[in-house]
Amino acid sequence: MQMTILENLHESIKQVIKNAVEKAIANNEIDPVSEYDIQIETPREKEHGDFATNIAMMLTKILRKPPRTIADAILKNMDFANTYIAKAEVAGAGFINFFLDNSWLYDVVGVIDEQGDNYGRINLGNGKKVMVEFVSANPTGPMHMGNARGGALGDCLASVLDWAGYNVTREFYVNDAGNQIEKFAVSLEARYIQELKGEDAIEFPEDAYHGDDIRQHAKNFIALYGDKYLEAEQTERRKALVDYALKLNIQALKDDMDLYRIHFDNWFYESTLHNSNEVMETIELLKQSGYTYEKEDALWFKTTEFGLDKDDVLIRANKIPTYFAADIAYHRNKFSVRGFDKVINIWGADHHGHIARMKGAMQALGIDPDRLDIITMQLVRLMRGGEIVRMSKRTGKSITLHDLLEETNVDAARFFFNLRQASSHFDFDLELAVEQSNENPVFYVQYAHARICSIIRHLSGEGINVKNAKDIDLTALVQPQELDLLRKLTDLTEEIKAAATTMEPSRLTRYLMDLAALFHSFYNACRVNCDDQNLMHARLKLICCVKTVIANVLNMLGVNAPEKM
RNA sequence: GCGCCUGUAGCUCAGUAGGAUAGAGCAACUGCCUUCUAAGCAGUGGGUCAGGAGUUCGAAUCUCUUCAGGCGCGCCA
Repeated sequence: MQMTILENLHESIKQVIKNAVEKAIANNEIDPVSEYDIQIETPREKEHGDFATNIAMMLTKILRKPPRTIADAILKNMDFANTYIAKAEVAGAGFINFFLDNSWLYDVVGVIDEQGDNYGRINLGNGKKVMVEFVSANPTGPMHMGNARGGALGDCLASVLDWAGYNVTREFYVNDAGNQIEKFAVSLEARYIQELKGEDAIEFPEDAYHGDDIRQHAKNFIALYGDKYLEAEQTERRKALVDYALKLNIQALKDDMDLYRIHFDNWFYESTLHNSNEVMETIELLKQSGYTYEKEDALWFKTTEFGLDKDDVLIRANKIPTYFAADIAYHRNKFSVRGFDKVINIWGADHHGHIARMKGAMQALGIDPDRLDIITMQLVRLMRGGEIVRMSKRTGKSITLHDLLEETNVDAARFFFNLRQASSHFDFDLELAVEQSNENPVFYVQYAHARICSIIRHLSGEGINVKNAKDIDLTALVQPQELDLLRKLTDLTEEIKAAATTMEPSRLTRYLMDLAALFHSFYNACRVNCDDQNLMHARLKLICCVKTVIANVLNMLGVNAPEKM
């Protein structure tokens, strides 16, 4: 894939600097330096030019001269021939600021014209196989607000990586085995018996699932099968109940994800790891690695070898493998069986304690732990009109993802959950979300898109259509609002690169809000439908480019780009 | 007790592989619709970057420390 406009520009400026440094050395104006890194940055203040370098400050330690002296010497030897650089000057502590001819900004229009729906794609990932595993909610009940945040985050991160040139797989891990399924069975059974024989017939275990959904499953089960399992063997009864309810719960997870516009490439069932014997195989490999030992009838993993406080059990004294053991097998499967180059997990912050031991387990298996990235997302604190709403599954009174999707709209929820970084604690106020007021910036961005569509419709009605970039004199665009927009459009590729590198899709919502703000300013300052035909076509093209970019990024976020509002 | 995350404007948050005068939205106040969508724009006020010390040309950003909040330290998942 070709270099982006900014990459090209940075390279050409670096070349100018490099040539100038070499010339300054040749002229004995500075002492020889062999290795140095040239950084190009964008100054915050416009008076400081379009780009700047801190090369003089970087060299000040090596050369033992004041930065401004070095900067002067470098500047004196600069040659701007065949570049966009109009002038450069030394400023501040020793920055060299570059002021460019505006013409470099027009290039982006041609690029967007050519790439259209794909403008913004870069080849950072080089087709590497990467998995993003997210949500992975327990199938024992409905999803909560944490899953809502994780879903929006994971899905958008996957999109960002896709746009950055990775080969991305979205996966949902279904914990359809193990202890919580046992607990699920016990819960269902107790409700089943209570429904048939009264509340006092059996005591409902304190640590079972108290949610109303369990009771509902029992009722529906009875409607289908009556009391025929009342006298059956306990194992048979529990199996029938779990088979029935689990299937429905998993389908509900799929339906809700569908509503939320999240489409997983794969739903991976924990049970397959047990059935295929991969769990035991993995444990065998860990034994061979020497990182295990037996104590009190259980098999332990030497987590302490990896700097942690205590070791962890892999196989309990009752010979049943732990969740940890299954999880290790799962991750081994991702890397060794399915060959992912890189795996990203999105976990709630309450699981952060497991990161080190999982990485340790990977190392024990000979898998480079750096190939596993775990994003810990701070949990969502649910508020309603400023009051905290508890979200425990046990009380059964939590607000579910499904409730959220019924109360608010998907665009708002997905955008809202990507406003903040994963590391930030997040208060989600239901009243605000439901209001869909201007508190939610998604409308601001969508409004910009709709406004552009409206202008295009108007002009189209007058028989004026968008021309190809090559047929337009873009130099008509000289207003600061126009130039700011062009610059922002050019920035998209860098923004995607940064979002992919830092694994923070929240950069995109911020980028969109900035872009929308620039457009709204432009809208108030410049009229597209003006008398100057040349200017009109240039502006029309400009807003079409803005529309394309807004739509592309909204598409990455899984948010609609409405033509009318 | 140990570990992880967080602390920036009244509120919600950006900015952290060190860079120039710390930004945005909301809230408050003042203006802007007989022409392309006012869910908009322009402007004003608002700061001990939690406190302290250190590293250096330069610290919101790095180190140490104190304080405050969240989370975790099961043969649970």
